[in-house]
Amino acid sequence: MADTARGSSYPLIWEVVRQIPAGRVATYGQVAVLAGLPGRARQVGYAMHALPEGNDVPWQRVINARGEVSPRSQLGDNEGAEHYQRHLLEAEGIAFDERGRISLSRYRWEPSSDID
DNA sequence: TGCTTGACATAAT
DNA sequence: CATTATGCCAAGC
Repeated sequence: MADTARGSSYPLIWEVVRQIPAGRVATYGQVAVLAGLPGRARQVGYAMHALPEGNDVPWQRVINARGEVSPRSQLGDNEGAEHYQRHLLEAEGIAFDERGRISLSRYRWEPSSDID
């Protein structure tokens, strides 16, 4: 579609995240570009915040450029969420280091290399 | 309608 | 690779 996808790009972002294969992770910037929103990584984060519960979007596979799971800012339930994401990612086959970080150089998803 | 905050990225140090 | 500073855009108030 040639439309600029403006208005609500959330469905588009969710669609991109949904295409992330298991055992692989993508950064917000990566998803942003794939969703057609170059430089709008923050909007991707907002889309995750607006995610419905009955969705098929593995948002836990979406991490920041540091290789860490989204700490959800300074919220109080961040610890539980981080541990939960870590558990899910480990189940996918992702390896975490002692600092709870992922080796992006190893698990970064390449859409051109794996079309699922 | 205008300012502040924000599931971030990139460049520089 | 970690931390600090700056920028982008949208949602919330």
